[in-house]
Amino acid sequence: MGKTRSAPTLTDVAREAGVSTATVSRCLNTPERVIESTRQRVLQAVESLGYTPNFAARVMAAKRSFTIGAIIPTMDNAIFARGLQAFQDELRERGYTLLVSSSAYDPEAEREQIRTLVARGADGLLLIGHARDPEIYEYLDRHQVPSLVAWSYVPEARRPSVGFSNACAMRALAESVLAAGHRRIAMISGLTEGNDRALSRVEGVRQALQAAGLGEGALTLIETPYEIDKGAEAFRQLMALEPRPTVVMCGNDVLAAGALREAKGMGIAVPEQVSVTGFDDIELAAIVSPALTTVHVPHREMGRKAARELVAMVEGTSAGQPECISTHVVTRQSLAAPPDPS
Amino acid sequence: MGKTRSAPTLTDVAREAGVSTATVSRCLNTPERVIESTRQRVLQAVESLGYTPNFAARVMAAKRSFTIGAIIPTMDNAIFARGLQAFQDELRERGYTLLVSSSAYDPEAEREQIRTLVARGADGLLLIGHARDPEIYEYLDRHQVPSLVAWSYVPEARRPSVGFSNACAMRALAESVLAAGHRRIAMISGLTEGNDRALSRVEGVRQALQAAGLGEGALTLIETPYEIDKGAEAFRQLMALEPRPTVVMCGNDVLAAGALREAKGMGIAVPEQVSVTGFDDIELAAIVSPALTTVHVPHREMGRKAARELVAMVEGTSAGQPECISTHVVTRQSLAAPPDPS
DNA sequence: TTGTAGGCGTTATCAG
DNA sequence: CTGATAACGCCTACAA
Repeated sequence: MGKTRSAPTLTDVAREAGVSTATVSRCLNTPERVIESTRQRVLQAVESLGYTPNFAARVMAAKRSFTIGAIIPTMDNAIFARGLQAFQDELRERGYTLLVSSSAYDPEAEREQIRTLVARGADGLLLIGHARDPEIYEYLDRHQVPSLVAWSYVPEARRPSVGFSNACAMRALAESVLAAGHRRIAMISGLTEGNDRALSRVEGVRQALQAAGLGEGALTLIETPYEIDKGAEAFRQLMALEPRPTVVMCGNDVLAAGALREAKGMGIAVPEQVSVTGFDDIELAAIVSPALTTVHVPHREMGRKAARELVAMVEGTSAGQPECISTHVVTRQSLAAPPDPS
Repeated sequence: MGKTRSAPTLTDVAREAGVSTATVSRCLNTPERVIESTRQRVLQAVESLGYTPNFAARVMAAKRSFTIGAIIPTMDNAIFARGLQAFQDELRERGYTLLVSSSAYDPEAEREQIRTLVARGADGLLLIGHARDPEIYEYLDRHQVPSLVAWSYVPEARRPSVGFSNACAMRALAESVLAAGHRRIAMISGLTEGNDRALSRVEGVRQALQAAGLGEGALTLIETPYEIDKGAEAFRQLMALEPRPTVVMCGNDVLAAGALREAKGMGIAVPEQVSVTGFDDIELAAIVSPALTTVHVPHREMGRKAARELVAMVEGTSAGQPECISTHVVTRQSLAAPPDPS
């Protein structure tokens, strides 16, 4: 009574159950290797003491943490939320825990987070996109931590990836835009430096224009961070252009939402006066008005597949099999034919 | 050459630098306690070997991880994103790392995550809301892990909280609704079981009605998970009622966004035919049309203050000082006077 | 200022 | 099937 108990350890449980620590450990990790009666006794002791294994000790002894780390560029919007949730769900089913940190699109922060996660004993890492300092990959190699890239699919890259071709996806959308009759095209891209997804999306638009026989002059490009306000700001700039573009393709739905907001504020009708497109098809895309024509990315599927593949890599079952997830254009009200020039 | 190096340890660095492991450790943790020249040598060895301290070992030896854990109900929408980002920023400034898991609003999952985080050596925990099994608090006590509740302010609760009064905030909003002339009020609440924030919001509406001399009959209540589709569904049900409510107050902006979407789909004009309100004032609230009248919660401020307080608790500087963050009603287009009954 | 040595809580190897 | 016992990598008195 009155004695301050601190957290019980394996030793406490062993004493309570009248067995050795080894047996307790076995009861917890390989229950089938211990006889029913003793197991009962041990588990009861565990229960009554409220014992929880010390993770650090376990990691150190087992050299395995059943933990997967993920570094995503941002938690501020829903772009990564759905895919990550699926990733986590799948991991859990396989007995792994997910640790997430966000780098705020800062390569230096990402480097630090990677080190932190590795130091914490992560068995594997999920990274977003391929673009990063090679030194990071060497670091991961040295620590023998498998890593998988998602949200991007580049089969020839140094790391295996489970994702989609940002270029193809955006190209398909651009083709829809062209098919609708647009010829003066503007794009609000996310910052492309250190972001291969953003870069590929721009590339996709360029490819479509070129295939349609349009020159570089047909595209006006603005780069800005992936934020609603920035999208709004960029849209305003574009609308000041002469001649005004007839369509504004945005690097993602967040930028597009900003563009739509600004259009409304400026009294510009979408899609009657100007069309707008997004990318990702997050929930937001269907809620704004007009609803966004965008590229649908099967985030959940990607998340689940990435989890399965990464676990396989961690467990040595796979060397890292790249996988391409297919996307498709979702047509909604924000894209229509360009206004009659008359 | 060709030799597979595995991760270097303290010992490797010590050997490389020609000092003892203790000195290397000091260079990393208390650099001022080692002379300049040796420090140089050690840091150089650290650099050239690409050494990263093994976290598990460090935690075990120091019984301190400089890690704070947070369990949030969901990552699927932006409700917690902004506050958590601020929380993380503030922690980082103070030398702590944040580990996040989401419980998907499942108490059992939350319990497990808490244990996981504690077992991982979290120095402190951020929890959302007060409602949970007392056993969990005992567990935290036993492990001597300080915890702080956020997104809710209940000074008399067992745990210190940094947050706002959900009841007062919602009551203020309900008063605005009443002031606009509404008398047939519906509410789409989040699930209240195990969610004190949701419950308090309902309570806030009830208080306002009562203060206005309205009976229980004036309020129609539906509870549903915090998802856009659920909000839409609930809205549809409410619109089938006879007489139809003139305003639908939603438990948060996500539900409200769903309601607005459904209204549009049903051809019901907001706010002309029915008003809608939200809660939280996430970015979404200003983007949907009509823009949402809602309760603004200063998420960033709350996150930063929570971080400061929790760190103080961890470092023994504070016993846990509850703090109330003030909210205010933001008036936008979605709330107007009820339609003329004529 | 620096080195020595013990211990943190588990797992894993190897006997018994 | 169960029990000693040696790691695991680092921190921290304590001693020099």
